[in-house]
Amino acid sequence: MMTGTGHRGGDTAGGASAHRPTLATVAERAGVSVSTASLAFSGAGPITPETRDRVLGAAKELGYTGPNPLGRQLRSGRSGVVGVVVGDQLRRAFRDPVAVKVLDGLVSTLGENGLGVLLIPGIPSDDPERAVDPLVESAAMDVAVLVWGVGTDDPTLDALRRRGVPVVVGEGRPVEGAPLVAIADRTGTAEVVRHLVGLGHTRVAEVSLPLDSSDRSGPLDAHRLAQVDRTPTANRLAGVRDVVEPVASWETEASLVEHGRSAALALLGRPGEDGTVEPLDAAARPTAVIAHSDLLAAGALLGVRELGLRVPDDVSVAGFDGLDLPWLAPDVLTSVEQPLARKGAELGRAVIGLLAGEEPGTVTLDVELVVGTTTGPAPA
Amino acid sequence: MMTGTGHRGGDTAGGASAHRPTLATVAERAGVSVSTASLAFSGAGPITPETRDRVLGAAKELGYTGPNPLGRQLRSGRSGVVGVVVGDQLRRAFRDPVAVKVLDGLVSTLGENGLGVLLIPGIPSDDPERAVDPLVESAAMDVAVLVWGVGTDDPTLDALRRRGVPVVVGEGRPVEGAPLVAIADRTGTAEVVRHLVGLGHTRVAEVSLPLDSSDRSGPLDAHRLAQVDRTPTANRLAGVRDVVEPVASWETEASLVEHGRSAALALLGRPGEDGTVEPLDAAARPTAVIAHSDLLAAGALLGVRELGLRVPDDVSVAGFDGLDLPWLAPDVLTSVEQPLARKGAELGRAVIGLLAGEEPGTVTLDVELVVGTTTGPAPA
DNA sequence: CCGTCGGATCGAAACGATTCGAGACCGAGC
DNA sequence: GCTCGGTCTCGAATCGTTTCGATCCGACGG
Repeated sequence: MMTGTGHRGGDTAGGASAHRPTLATVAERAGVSVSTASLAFSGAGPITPETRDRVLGAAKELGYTGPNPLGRQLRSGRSGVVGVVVGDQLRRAFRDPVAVKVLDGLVSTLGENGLGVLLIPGIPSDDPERAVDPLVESAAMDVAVLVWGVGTDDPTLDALRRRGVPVVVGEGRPVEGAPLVAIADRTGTAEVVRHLVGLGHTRVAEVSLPLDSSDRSGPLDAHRLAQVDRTPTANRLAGVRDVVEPVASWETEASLVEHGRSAALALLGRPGEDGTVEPLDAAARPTAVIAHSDLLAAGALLGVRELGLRVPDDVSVAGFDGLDLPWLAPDVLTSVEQPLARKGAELGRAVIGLLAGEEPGTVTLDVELVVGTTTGPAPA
Repeated sequence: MMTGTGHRGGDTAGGASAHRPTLATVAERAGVSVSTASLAFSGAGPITPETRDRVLGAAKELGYTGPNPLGRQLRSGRSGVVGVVVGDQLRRAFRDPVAVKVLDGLVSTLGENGLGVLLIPGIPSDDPERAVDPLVESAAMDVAVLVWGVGTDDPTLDALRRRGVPVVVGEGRPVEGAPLVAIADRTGTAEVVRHLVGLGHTRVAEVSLPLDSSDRSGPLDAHRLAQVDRTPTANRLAGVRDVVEPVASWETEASLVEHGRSAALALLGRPGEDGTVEPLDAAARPTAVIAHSDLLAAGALLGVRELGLRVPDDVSVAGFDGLDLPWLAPDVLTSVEQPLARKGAELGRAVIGLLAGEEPGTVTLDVELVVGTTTGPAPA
């Protein structure tokens, strides 16, 4: 396998201390002061090339690979770490390509500025009675990013503010003193619904994102509607109602394919004789389904197919996000495209800005209706 | 919105220093020494309840929320951070549910032990000429986890060893002095191929995982086969050949649905007249496709459908991973199920063990053949 | 030839906590 | 009354770096 030197590195020589060399060791070896040695590495401040080379040489001989980040961090008061609170359990958050794309943009932008991303579960993975993950309380981080829905009285947010960790919010309700990166949720949703109405649809059914963290699913009535405590959800619900009052609405527990499918079966079908589900009569059936996310829409599409209905002849389906979903072939989902990677990048920029002392502001990104093959004229 | 106190916290009183209180501040206020105050928080060492309460009270008055992690880290020499190197670009790594599930298990296990996960791109996101991400060189971490394929002369691995950061390897070739968590890749692959052969298939086509990081795709011949430099790939290639020599093999650039689809079109079809792809003649066509991953298999399945062929009547398709892919309905993929979350958990355990000074060992997890609806008898 | 200026180097003081050994205090036993 | 032992508290050292101000030196101008 030939991986070269052993595990510990070559301190087999007449090592004074068995431990890892420090800047002081290097300085001594090079015959300079610690401060000069520091200069040689950081490059801040004047230093003769010869001196620097001498220090770097001594470092190489000793196997010193650069200043210990811990010391540097204590001195500078910064850890170079940005905590990213992923809304829910990690598993579920990452099953959603939307989340992944945003995260990708975020990591890239932060990486370019030498910042690392520390993953923090929004809900403690171990102890369900605890309100927040222990990392929230005690991990070193310069800024925290809250993506995907800050509820009111969010315990994680509270803990972070108590600690004095600056916060950046994405896709959430505004938080005082924190930059916000949002998208034009409401108008975008309204636009796609207007597209459906323009095609002659009057009986529109809705598949909603989760209203809160309660894991509830089922029909969404006016009473429940008043309890919505998540921002993207609230905006999209409102966007739909800006144009039309849905004939039926279904609340899901998570934005995943399987939940979209169940919703479609519930909205467009009824239990059959032998335990199967059969479609409602055409006269009573909604002719269009607007889902709050593409994953939900994709599930709905599968559900519609499963009921033996044709898309878009019998039922039109539209989503939100603008994901590329090749496995829906031959269908291409009508959707509202949002710039996900850019959203991540803007979150990153907001973090950098905050660290640079800029005043927090709000960024709202535009979205665009993209018409696919899953929407068509309402059946006659 | 009523979020309560302002952003900075209430240091509007006659604040001596505008800055955040330290343990020294608290100690002074409580009338005890710094060391005693430390005891009050850490709980290590004897302390009278009254003294502790006095310290905690003072802390609350001053808005001190606990010891600064940076100071603690410098003293203890540990950062509480585990770097996780995700093989490729983040985007691609996270589009693979396999990666996500492993990561989820890992984060849970580490979280229970107070360790956080720092995301490190395996390939630098910004500067393509640079060999490793800057975080690899200078971020504080106690251990690094390399998941998904360590090549020979992996620059990231080299950099970590140079720094003296202990390493845990998952799904890779063994690394000296580093714990390894692997699965029974080869025997599992052999088992599913044996299943196909048992059904009478003799013309088996193979869709391979990437052989290295070159982003190549295309037919896989003996020459190229000798260049394989990734471990799960090497094992699965070998597992197939333990049972049968494939009539055709196709190398993909990533384990994603679209690449599986292209592979299937290339292996089972040929360019038609009007730019479309039409299936090969039944006599020449492979009757089974074994893909090295479920995502590739799913793509292959879509490709097969697209060619107008029936599964499993015309072509059987099998994968590896045991993912739940509801959108393939009504088909259920025949696959080899591997315990993904457990793999993550074992990686976490290895990290903990390493930090506790245990000797690194190897863990190999078992896999299980799960027969679905996508494999059947070879056509007569 | 002296004063001054600027660049390179050095010392020492943070940064904020943990930890070890020493000391203070108190009660009990002889 | 004195010593011993046990508990709690304190001082000081330490972790490894950065940075500020002082110092030292050679060179240049007057």
